[in-house]
Amino acid sequence: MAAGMERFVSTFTNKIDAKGRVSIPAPFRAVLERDGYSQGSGGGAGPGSGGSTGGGIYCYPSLDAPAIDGGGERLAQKIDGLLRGLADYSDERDELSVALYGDVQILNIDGDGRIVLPEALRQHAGLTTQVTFVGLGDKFQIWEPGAFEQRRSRARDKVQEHRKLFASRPRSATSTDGNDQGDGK
Amino acid sequence: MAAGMERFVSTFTNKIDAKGRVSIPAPFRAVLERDGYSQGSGGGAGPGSGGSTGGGIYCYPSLDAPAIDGGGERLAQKIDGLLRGLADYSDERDELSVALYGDVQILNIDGDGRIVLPEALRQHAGLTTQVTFVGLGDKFQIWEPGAFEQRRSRARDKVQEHRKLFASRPRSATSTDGNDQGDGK
DNA sequence: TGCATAACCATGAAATACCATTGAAACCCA
DNA sequence: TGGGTTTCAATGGTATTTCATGGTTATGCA
Repeated sequence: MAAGMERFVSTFTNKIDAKGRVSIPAPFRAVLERDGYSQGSGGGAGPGSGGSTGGGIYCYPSLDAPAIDGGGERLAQKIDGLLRGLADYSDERDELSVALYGDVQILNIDGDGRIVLPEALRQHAGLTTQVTFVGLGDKFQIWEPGAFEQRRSRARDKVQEHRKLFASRPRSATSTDGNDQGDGK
Repeated sequence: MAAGMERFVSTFTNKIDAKGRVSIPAPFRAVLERDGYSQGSGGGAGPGSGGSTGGGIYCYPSLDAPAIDGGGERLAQKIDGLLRGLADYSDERDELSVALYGDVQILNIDGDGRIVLPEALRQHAGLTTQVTFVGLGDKFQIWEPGAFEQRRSRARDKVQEHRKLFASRPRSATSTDGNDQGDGK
């Protein structure tokens, strides 16, 4: 197997079908399975690697971007950790819980490695026909492809600035295309 | 079956029928079943998951919101624990006991996964024709949909504030996105 | 016996599991 | 190195199940 099944990396672009279904990129699926989502429903060999896909993923609208945040158990525990620090039955805790738990959706992965994106999430991210999965280590994000491109180029500019600040060495070509594996249809 | 059957998450909006009946969202039912019950009236096999749906849930008017708090065994034990911690100040404890236990109702779930909301509770939350179930981890709340929307947006603002607190920790440079919810540890 | 509550049954819509097809990339062998 | 083969992932469609909801009958209490 390929190395790096621990973290979500790279970007992939897939389609949303008429029913709101989207295939989770196979590498991400591998990370999710590894992250501790067993509940496997038998080891039936699916068309893809599929098989024991019985698990689900945690998704919620990104707090500061038109995107969806998603992840597995690890992400869920992170959220729990945030709340655990607050006193039980405090007013504050209830309020935070509403925002953190209330907007979370647990989407289960079907036998073919797909999830159904609920309307609320699709709307928050402005998703229509295609989505871009963006690996961010412990979690990933789901973007509208166009919106993500903008975001990405802006990020690059920032990186460039930093480079100029720190390293005065002028590099000619900084790998213009990185590692996008999305199919640009 | 959906993963994450340990905690109440997400929000669901259902109808109240002429008799005051409301369907408990199926995912919440799953959490309750896993959590254990109080009353085990002989429950017929429901059309849904079937099996032993005959449990009951703890409900009481929210102390600080126009909503109903609900949950299973875990919630009941948490209330107990809270009171035990106040043993020293018995005056306060008695008051809280009344506040917490006094209005608690044990509603049992019928064979179809529904409960009947007593008038007192409905009134406290201002419920009329529809209700919104809000997952808060160990418990859930029942809101009048409109009122909940207000509460939700307020909660989101609060989270934004907290995020800034967490994010102020100068960790590694987040290249693409500062959207980190503070690492758990 | 009248009223209120709880169990039971039925149904339409929506979610999900299942199956088939396509297309592309890796692989093998000449 | 090139052609052919095989494998796997993504996508489209269909069948089945689940779930929320409305109604009806049974049961308990005053």
